[in-house]
Amino acid sequence: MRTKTQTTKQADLTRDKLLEAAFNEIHRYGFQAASLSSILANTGLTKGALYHHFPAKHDLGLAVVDEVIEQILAETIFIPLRDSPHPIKTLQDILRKKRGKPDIVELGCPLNNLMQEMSPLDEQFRHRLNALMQRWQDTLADALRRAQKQGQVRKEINCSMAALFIISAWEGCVGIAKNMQSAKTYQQCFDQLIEYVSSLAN
Amino acid sequence: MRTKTQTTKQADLTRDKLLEAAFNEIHRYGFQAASLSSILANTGLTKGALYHHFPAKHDLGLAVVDEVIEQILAETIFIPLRDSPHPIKTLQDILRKKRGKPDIVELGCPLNNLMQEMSPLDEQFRHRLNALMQRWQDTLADALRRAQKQGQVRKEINCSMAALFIISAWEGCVGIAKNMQSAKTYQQCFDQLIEYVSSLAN
DNA sequence: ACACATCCATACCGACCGGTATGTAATGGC
DNA sequence: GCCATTACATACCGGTCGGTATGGATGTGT
Repeated sequence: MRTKTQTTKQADLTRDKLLEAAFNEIHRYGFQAASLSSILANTGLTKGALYHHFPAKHDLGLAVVDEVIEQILAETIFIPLRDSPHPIKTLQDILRKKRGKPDIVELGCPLNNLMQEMSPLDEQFRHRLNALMQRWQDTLADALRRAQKQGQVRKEINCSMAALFIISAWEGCVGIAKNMQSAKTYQQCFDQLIEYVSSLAN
Repeated sequence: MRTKTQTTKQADLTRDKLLEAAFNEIHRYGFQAASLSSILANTGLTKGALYHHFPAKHDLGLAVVDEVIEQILAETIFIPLRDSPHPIKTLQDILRKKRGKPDIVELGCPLNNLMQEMSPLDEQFRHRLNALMQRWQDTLADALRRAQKQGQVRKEINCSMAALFIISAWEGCVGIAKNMQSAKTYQQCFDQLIEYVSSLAN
């Protein structure tokens, strides 16, 4: 998605339509199995439009990562965590909010899906996905450290390692629940994660 | 893999070769992107052999789950956990053993890879993969309960929920490390998991 | 030793894939 | 109002995919 403040020309709108449709297709079928024809059918556009905005399918996929997925993470996780004066509470709020939206169970986490599929196969995908993961971990670790200074997290906790584990368990929960296609499992697993976060305080 | 005790005829050997090559191909590229031509090239066999033993690619994939992946899990996890008189120690041994083999970082967990890719798309895959996951959770939960009776696990712990979370975090760790392509991250994350397991005792 | 099922190789097929070449309509600067 | 550039549509291409039809080699029971 482009920056929404600038004057949205028609061309940018079509580009956004392509990105959104590509995101949905990739989210469901993965990047490799994503069909350009299906994406175009869902947008009402044609190959002329697609290859005008993107030189190849590969670049379309990278753009989905850089723009669509990045924005989702920034909005729901990065920004709230970074701006919060009460990091632990904010983290728990985020987790509870995610817990309350089990619609993610059907198709899983878009970021994790792409990581699992593409990281061993494509350097450029891996690089971009890894950068997002690193941002996630750094943001979360920093939030934990701030909470630590406030006395909300035990001093012996290694915040970087804890952040890494939280994200891993997070993605793990979503993945397992997605396999089971069970919102109940999703919430049970997420409750354990929330409990783990609480155990960091003590 | 067939039961190895029975007289391995030539036909069974070719079937096993197909299964092994299919397993490797699927492990690297996923099921959908797995190329039958590549599999056959790696075995030196032809389509005649493949479609004699398996009616379709779909069935080949299911056989990989039912036979190859099932056996890996049974050997390294299910059987050791089930037969152990000291479940917690055995679990920690298993985790440490997995920690010591970071080669899984390159391609990730075959079971989890397939779950993430196929569970939303194919009922039969999902059903089989889910059954393996359920066996895993049940086996682990039962081990934790036995440890609980021995006083090795706190009584207020819900063993089913703990098992679910351990497996989720487990798969999560492998997945994150696979994206980072970092054995160090893998081991750091796994250390956190091992620590969590220890925290169940206390 | 003969009949027959098993086992596997070869050749081939239609479908769909990502990608391209080319034409045309809309847009924006002057 | 003219023109060049942008923004798309249409038609088409080679390649790879999973799958099939057929024939020959290899056991296997009797």
